[in-house]
Amino acid sequence: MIGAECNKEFLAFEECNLCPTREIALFANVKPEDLLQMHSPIQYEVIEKGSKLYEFNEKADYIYTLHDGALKLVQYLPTGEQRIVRLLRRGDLAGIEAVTAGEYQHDAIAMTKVSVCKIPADIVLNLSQKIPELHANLLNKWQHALTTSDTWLTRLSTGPSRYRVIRLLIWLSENCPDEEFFMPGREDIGNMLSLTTETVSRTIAGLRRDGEIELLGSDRARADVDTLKKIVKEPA
Amino acid sequence: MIGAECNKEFLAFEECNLCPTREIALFANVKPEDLLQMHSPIQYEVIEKGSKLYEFNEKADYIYTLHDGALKLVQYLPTGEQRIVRLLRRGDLAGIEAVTAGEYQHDAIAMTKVSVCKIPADIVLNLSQKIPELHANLLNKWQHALTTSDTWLTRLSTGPSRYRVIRLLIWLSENCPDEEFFMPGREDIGNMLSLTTETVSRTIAGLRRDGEIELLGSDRARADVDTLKKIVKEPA
DNA sequence: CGACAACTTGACGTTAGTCAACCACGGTGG
DNA sequence: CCACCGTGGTTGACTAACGTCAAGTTGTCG
Repeated sequence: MIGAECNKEFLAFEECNLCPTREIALFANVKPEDLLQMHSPIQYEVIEKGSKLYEFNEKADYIYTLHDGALKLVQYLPTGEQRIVRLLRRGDLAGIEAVTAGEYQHDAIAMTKVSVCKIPADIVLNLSQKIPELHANLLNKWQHALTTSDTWLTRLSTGPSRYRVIRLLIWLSENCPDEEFFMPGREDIGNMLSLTTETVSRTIAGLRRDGEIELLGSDRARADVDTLKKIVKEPA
Repeated sequence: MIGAECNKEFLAFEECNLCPTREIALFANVKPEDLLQMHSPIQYEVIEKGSKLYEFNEKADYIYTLHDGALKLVQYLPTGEQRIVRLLRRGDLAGIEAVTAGEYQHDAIAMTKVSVCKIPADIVLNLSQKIPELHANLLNKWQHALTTSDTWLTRLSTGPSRYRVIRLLIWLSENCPDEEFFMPGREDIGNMLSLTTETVSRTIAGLRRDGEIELLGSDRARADVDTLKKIVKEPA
């Protein structure tokens, strides 16, 4: 949830100091006085479930920090299939490529109601050359995205369907309290694991029969992560 | 092939000016006078096929620019399988994570004889804060790695084996003249596409029967890329 | 020339994809 | 308030694709 201070359309930069997401986001560790170097407002936006934050090949002028909700980055094959290449959550950056590339590389689609801060890319690029902390943060975010990609390649794209689904559930439940976590629709899960919706549905039904997971509403699930990790032989 | 000027164990920094890989590597666009800011030698190394440049979890002190050859970045699953998450070639950086993380994230294994320049990571980090060109290059390399990861997720990890193999061949033949390109062993191909060696072998045999590709020696192949692209419906 | 590794091929089993029907839920409008 | 519809999820029967196990074959390098 987002603090009330941030809950307006425009923020003066000083208000970033109060942002509850700041500690984990792009401007973490950046000294308040350095934040003042920014002279244009940061825009705060709320995106409804299912709508696009930006599109593939669109001119990339903004970077977004995700405050709340879940966002998928989607790519399409010439054969028509789609693949979800990343899934972003609180504290993650969407559209980092705005700093280096001219166009966005994916469709960014909200999987839930999503709130973001919209930061002009040129500002980030300029400031990152002046503020070492920001420079480091940017590199860290980039590295983090790469690590996640590697994880998806090794853990979510190999092995039998049961393992893939379980590894996704483990990944989804990271940083979630109460063993309870967001679970996307079957089709989206399929597009992350390259499985069909039917296979995903059957696999989840199987896990449910075996008592490994519990469904809560259409969007959420609960599971004992350590048990799941044992199944796929991860160290707890 | 590497120019004779670089063919010694240590290089003074001034000699980087003469490096034939410089234009496409980390120090592209960096002004010669800025290169002089570096005061410790860059080490030039040659790695034999099959040996490791660095290991997973090893302390990450150096970044490597690849001059020649092919290098695979490998990750392992707790179940024992391995997955090749990236394949580096001339101009690519190995071990960029040295700038941000403490340890290397993969095993880096030479698939051919490989030559690299070994650059202390702290130097790169420091200079990247002083030299805007280097800063930009670093971000670009990082972005490039991410884009490649995305490609691998969408193009090399989905669809039937025939499509995956063809998409890999297309990717391998990029930037190669004469429609002739490096083709890794069947097992390595399998570990990039998450297929078994047998399936890869059968698929390649099939492509050969259909006249789509031609094998040259154990390591190389030739193919008409446009024909391949048509099969997987890529725009030429 | 021999030994070993990499590659190939075949027969067979298993898994996931396909096609199709059906169910459950939430929202809409009569 | 309830009938209706649409979407997303489930289930079943069948099929195609890939994995597995087990021989062979080729190639390479000392």
